[in-house]
Amino acid sequence: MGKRATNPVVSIIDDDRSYRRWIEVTLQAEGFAVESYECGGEFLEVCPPDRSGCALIDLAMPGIHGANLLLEMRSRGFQMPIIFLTATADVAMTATVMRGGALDLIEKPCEAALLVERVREGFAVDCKTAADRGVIEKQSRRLAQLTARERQVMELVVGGLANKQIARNLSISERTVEVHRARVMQKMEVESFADLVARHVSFVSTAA
Amino acid sequence: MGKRATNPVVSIIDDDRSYRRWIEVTLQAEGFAVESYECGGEFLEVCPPDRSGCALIDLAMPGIHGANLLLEMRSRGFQMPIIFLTATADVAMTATVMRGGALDLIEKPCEAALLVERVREGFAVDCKTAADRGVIEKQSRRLAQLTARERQVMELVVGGLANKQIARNLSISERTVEVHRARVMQKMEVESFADLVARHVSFVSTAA
DNA sequence: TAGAATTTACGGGTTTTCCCTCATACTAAT
DNA sequence: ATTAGTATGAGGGAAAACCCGTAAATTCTA
Repeated sequence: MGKRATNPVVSIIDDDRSYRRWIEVTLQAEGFAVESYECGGEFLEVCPPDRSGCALIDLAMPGIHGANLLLEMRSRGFQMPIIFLTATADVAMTATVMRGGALDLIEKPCEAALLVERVREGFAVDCKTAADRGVIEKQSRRLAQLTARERQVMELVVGGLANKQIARNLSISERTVEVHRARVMQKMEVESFADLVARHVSFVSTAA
Repeated sequence: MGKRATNPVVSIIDDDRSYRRWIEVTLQAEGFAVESYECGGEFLEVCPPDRSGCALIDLAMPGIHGANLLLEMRSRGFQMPIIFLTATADVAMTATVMRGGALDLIEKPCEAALLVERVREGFAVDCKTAADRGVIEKQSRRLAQLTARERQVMELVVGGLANKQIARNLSISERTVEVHRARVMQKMEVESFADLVARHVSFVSTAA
């Protein structure tokens, strides 16, 4: 439970110092917080994967190529939206990174207005996914509090079985099921059976 | 009611007759059913929006431009994956159509193997969305059978309220709630309260 | 060995669901 | 006008499910 909600920031990854500077100035003028990196390696070392905001990445960089950086970021759990900014892209590369889940690819030089608009969109997307992740994580933490048996009982409870049936199913007494069930309700922080089922269903559907 | 599950087909929309022919041959050799259209207008007129499969669209066509065809298709409810095949795309156009939800954009001329692979992917994607839509539609049809009052009662039931509370909430007798509740269970084709909640939750989350 | 976790019995209480009969009222179709 | 369907209600009864406190045994683990 550290401060999970750090302020969103635009991570700029571009080896071209002067262009990077232009991006920083442009975005800061719009009130965005920015952080700059000269290459993908530096970014991966410094930036935590759960950073909120979005990334602005140059495609053609020494070291890790932008397209590979995207893949590496995803495999490391970075979920922030990624916007590519490049002067060297061709159609095939553009299609590739977009298929890889990039938010957009913008050609250099680009209008400040377009850049700002995309970053705004990136923040909006990140906001939604962050909210989703927050819900999932909270539920995960609750779930982690359950003992193995309690989890087992919960599965059957949300499956719609009555205490009596659960008892027979697990070959334990009805009273025991009641005890576990009560604990489950407590630990999952729900008031009603309906809430328990709803939480469970939305969790397994979004987390899967 | 009608036969909803027509066989998946690749809709080819390209004004270049000889290239179209090559696509047809290539895909038919792999066992795909194909249908060809000379322009977007013809396609929109002839093809029903719930057609399953995927679309192969040329970008630069007389009449409707490919990028606009994508937008028009989406606004008309076409949900099939769209693959662009073009010789005239630039980076900006590629990014635009990919942002618009295209599955991929491939440059002409292209390898037969790549084309087939993408079409296969398109079919796979369509399969999943079609399955989802099937579930949603079935639930919608069940929902449509409910009377206004029954729907109202159901909302409160899945909200976790007891019959007594629902009765007070709607200012009707408990007995009446019971009647409605029983009908809801029948019409929604669920056995248990848990199933009702689960169906409801997954419906509102996927249909929204 | 202390402490969770798991289990159970006993005994009791509350709540909910489910079903019954009987009855009224409105609408739509025949 | 009659019939069918829908919605609504009263009042009550029986079965089932659920909830809880107390006390205690067992097992496994830190």
